[in-house]
Amino acid sequence: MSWRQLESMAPGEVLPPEFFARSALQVARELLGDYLCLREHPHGPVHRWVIHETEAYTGPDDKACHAAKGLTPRTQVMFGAPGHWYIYLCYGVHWMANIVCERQDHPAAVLLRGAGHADGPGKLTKGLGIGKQHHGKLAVPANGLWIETGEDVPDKAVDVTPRIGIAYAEEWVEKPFRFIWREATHDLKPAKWRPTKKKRARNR
DNA sequence: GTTCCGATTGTCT
DNA sequence: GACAATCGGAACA
Repeated sequence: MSWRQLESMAPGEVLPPEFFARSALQVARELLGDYLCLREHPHGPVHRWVIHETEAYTGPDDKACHAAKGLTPRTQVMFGAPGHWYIYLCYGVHWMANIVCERQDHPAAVLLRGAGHADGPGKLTKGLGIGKQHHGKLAVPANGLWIETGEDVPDKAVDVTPRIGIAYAEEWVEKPFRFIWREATHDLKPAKWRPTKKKRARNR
C-alpha cells in the first residue's frame, strides 16, 4: 500500500515534506505518475509535467550518491530536512533536479530523470526552466517548484533498472534503483548507459 | 542502425 | 588539475 493510499490523498494535492521523509527508493517508485509543477511568477501559469522516470540515491553508504564523500557546501542540503530541492550542474552543462528524502542528517535524494515529453534529466530542467535558483528551496507552491499527486502507476507498468552514468560507483553500479513508467515513455527513446569518455580511455 | 566526441563549469583533491 | 547522476550532432556501418 502506498503512502498516498494510507493518507487517502486525492489527485492534484501538493505532496507535503512528510512524503519525502522516507527511503529514497520508496519515494522514487511512488513519484511515478505524480506531477512536477512549476510557476515562474506568483501570478503566472502553472506548468505540470507527469513524472515518468526517477532514480534513488539512498544515503552516505551509496557510492553513487554525492553525499558519500561527506558533507560539503554543495551537498549540505541533502543532509538537511526532506522535501527540499538539491540542484547541481552536471558536466558543466546540465542542471539536475533532485528532491531530498529520508531524515535530517541522513543524506538521500531522488533524481527526476523524465517528465512530460523530456526523456532525460538535463532536458527536464531545461524544458521546465529549473535551475540553481531553486537549489535549497522547500518544494512548495510558494517557492514556485513543487510536486502534486497524480495517478497511481501499477508495478506491472514499471521497469526497474540500474542507474545511469555512475560507472565509478563500484558495487553500487548494478543496484536496481532506477524506475521507469513504461507506458508513459514507450515513444521516447530510453536513456542509454554509456561509460564516460575518460573511463573508456582508462579501460583501453 | 550504432558509436564517438566535444561542450563547459562547479567542485573537490 | 581531474572529473562529472548529460546531450546532440557527426561519423561510420
